Amino acid sequence: MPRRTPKPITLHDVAELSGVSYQTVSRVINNHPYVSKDTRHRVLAAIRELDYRPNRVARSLATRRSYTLGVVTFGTNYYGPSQMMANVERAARSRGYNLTVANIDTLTPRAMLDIVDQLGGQLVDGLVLITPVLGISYEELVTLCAGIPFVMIDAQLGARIPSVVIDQRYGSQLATQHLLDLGHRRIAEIRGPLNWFGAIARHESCLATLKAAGLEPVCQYEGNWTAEDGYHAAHQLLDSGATFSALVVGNDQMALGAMRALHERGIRIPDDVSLVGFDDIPEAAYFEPPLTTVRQDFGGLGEQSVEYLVSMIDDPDTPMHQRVLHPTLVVRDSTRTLE
Amino acid sequence: MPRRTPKPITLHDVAELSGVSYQTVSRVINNHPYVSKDTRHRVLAAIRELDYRPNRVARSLATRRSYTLGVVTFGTNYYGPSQMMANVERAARSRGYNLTVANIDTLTPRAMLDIVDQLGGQLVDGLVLITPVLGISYEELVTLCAGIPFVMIDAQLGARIPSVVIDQRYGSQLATQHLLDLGHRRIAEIRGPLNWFGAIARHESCLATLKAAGLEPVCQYEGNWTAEDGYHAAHQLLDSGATFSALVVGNDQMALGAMRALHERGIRIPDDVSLVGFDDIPEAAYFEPPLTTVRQDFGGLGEQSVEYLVSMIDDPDTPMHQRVLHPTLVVRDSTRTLE
DNA sequence: TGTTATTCTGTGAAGGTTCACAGAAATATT
DNA sequence: AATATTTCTGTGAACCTTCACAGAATAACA
Repeated sequence: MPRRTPKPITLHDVAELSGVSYQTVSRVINNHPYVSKDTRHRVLAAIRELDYRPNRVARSLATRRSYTLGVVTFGTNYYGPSQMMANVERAARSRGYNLTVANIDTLTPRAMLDIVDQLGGQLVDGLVLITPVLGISYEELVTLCAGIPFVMIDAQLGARIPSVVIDQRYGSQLATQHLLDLGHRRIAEIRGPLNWFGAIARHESCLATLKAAGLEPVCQYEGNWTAEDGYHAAHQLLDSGATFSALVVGNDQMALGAMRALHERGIRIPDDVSLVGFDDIPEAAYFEPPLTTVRQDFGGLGEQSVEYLVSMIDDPDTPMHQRVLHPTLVVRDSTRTLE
Repeated sequence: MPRRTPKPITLHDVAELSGVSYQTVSRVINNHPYVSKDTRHRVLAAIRELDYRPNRVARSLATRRSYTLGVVTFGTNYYGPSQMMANVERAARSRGYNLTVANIDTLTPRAMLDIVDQLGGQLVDGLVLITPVLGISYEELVTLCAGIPFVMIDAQLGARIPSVVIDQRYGSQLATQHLLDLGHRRIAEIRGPLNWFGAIARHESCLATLKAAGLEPVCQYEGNWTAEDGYHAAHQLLDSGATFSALVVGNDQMALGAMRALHERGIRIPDDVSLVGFDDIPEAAYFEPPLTTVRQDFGGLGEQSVEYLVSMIDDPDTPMHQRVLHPTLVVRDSTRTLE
């Protein structure tokens, strides 16, 4: 039965069929008390008979609540952001919120404004920003969001923005210290693009940890998070003539590429070079060899950010703060004691 | 400036400030002709001054169009579905549509109904279903969607559903035939879960291709798409005592796990065993060795499905059909001639 | 100059729901 | 039995737009 836009059924239709007023039907739908058992049954029967579904748009207009959250992502192709988004969706839905997503290719105020224009206008009750890169200041953000409450995931650690972050400094410190503890002294670094907060944090913390041991990286390369670039990075580092016994890599994909390059050069892991990654993607345990890396709790990130955002929506006086989660080191076979 | 829900600005406010009627303001916003240059300027100035943003919810109510598409996904954690979603988002946005996502954990009619209830009610103009698994029949789907036009991505090949699919049979045939062409005769298979359309197609086509050569798989294993399970699969196959010179694997992640297991057993790739994957994830080129696999055009899938869906929304008489895209074989170093 | 076509602007209604209020019916209290 | 309380139900307005229509102003034409 093609059901050719058959005049949408409204409260009034249900009301008429069940012989009550539209308001009573509304009460039934919203589970208000003060509706007698008898009429409630009649109304429910009518709803079923007509296959009535409340018009959520009209409801939003009346209540000024859309029960929809917006999420703005930058780079859904990366593992981190896409995981965060999946977890935000789960958390939102479990609270009765829908999620509308908008990916952004270049993080400029202009692009952000377009998105907010698109998502604003009562379409979303709040915004989750998964834009872990530099580009827009907090003040700009507040202006851009035009009064829509927002929470940023993976913002700059210490930033005065409503946000939920993973302490990547700590994570990177774990990784670097791990190598130091194994006796490594000549350590090289492949970092992520330094317009990413995470890359900065990991990089600076790596530096700081080395410095505390009186060291500095023997050489560095700035990659773009991909396996492809990690591959080039490692080749480049080796070509530079520097020698190193350990390699700190900004994420697991780049680590994979680097491992491939090292293999090509006949360098054994971990015998000749130890290597740590970052993220603990599910595949990392099956790299050759299994990768020592830093695990991030993306699930927690999603859950916490939605909880925070919803509390801001419910009560605009929710104090601004930054929630910090802590990563853990997962030691596998890509690192070993320097002999 | 905390901007404490400062009474939303409406058409009427703008109208008052610029000394015209609300209707004229509406015309300006919607770029209707027949509004004089002069008043248009006045109105635009007022809009800027008040920082007015049209209420999209009210607009939706009036136009009965939300310009939002819904996407129902099953398993965003998998590479395929998450890629499809990203591409659907891009395609939707480029057409001025927002995208609301709903992930589903168990593909039952019940769960689907909940989602449609959540997304229905004029909230979305159409639905993209990325639910590449068995569970709901076409008839059920039509009923469930309650008149909302929908397109299914990666449905069963040949299914009489509005859909856009990749011909995975063809892809799997390419992979299997490639191994046959290299002289392999003892071929094992690690397939995906057989409640996935793709897994079925790849599996059956693998079988058919072997059969055409007078062969059948020496042994098989049904995995769950993860590297972890691919790892177990390979160990299991080897433990079974069967010998094989080539391995057809249902996706790249499982291939990764399998490669790891083979390495552990001292089996060299491709010297001792050739191996093909499926998907061509970006990392596949950096596996050890780089993986021969089948590339799927997820971008095309997203683009085509949105185009199709939008045309259904604009014209309900759009004929139902299934668009089929074709994958390609990417030969790398994990396969070689049998000596 | 008068008539017709074109451009511009405003009014009333509708879209489907919820909120605020008030009236009616049932129940409890004195 | 009369009153106060609670439970139940209905009416009008509001949420903010767009659509359909019609009236006013301007331009084009004879």
